[in-house]
Amino acid sequence: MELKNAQEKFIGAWGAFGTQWGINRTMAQIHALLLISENPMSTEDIMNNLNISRGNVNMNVRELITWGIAHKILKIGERKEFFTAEKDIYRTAIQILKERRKRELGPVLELLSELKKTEFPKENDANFKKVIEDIYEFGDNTNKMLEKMVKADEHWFTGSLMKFFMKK
Amino acid sequence: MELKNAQEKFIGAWGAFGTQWGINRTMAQIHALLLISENPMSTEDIMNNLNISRGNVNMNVRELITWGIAHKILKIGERKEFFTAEKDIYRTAIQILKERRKRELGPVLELLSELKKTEFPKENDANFKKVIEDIYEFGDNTNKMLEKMVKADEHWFTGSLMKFFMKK
DNA sequence: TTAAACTTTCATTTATTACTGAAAGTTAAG
DNA sequence: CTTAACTTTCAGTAATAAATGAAAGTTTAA
Repeated sequence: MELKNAQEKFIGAWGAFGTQWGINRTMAQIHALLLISENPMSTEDIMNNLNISRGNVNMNVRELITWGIAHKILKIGERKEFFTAEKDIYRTAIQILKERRKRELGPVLELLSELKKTEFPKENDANFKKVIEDIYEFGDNTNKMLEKMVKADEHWFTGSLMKFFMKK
Repeated sequence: MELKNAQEKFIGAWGAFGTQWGINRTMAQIHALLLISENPMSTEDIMNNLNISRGNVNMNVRELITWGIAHKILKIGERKEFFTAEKDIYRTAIQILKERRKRELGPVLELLSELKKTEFPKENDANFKKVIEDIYEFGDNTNKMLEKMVKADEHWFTGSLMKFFMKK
């Protein structure tokens, strides 16, 4: 297998995996492409490489930047913008955790704490209350855990956490 | 807010959150409904409650069962099948981790180890190789970590892991 | 058996999400 | 300024994913 084949395989597979999570195929493919590219790429480079439209590249690159896993690079003497992916995989993972925590866990906890506050004086709501409280507690713990992870340094993951899991 | 409103709010929100992850709205709603229901529900109960078709209920309940977070209940003297959700939220979470590890992380590691093996004798592939190796290493660590989590007992999450995160 | 009670399947339809490409917007060099 | 080089937006279209419902399949009671 040539390098080019291997690269295409990686990009294709990354896109397919992305789909399985809530991430769109193209966004994942652009991410893969930027990861394995030696140099920052322009919108046109990406368009040509993945055979997709300008608008599509623009939207998805913007989204990758919002997620904090790709960056805009300005070269002196060039008007064009170039893009690059965060190459440190741990940072990338932490960044994704961070965003998902904010976007997904946050709203869930908000909803649950609102529902938790509600009183249902005359009704038999034992199970409902318990479910809400249990999920809230779990979410709250997860949230705290993620907060710690996100605040820790980049090599912490393989360091302390892995050691913790290796015990016994 | 009445109990019924609160319950509907919970079901609706759970469905919306599900969408954000790769889970379909209805599957998440059925899960929510089974979670807060005092008793096991039949296909018809679910159809009426969520206003969805028989086929839809059947497919999604089957999927929930495959994920190991809902169960089929047979009542003696009844031909109908009833369904219930795993009520222990920790077990539910562990179960989801377990499945995602198997379904998603597994294939990624397989691909990466295949790409890692490949040799590119005459080409400049330093970056590509490094990216693949880094992601593989990360995935492998994550995999091992999840394996430990999944094998641990159900109260471990709030126990040891939370204590670990509370240190310092 | 057979018939009623129930579950499953799947071709078709509907809803959702993603992509295109041209037009509008922006920036900077001449 | 004015124009060329570039970026962004977004209405329309295409692709994908999910839902319906009727028919086929299965089970059990009589």
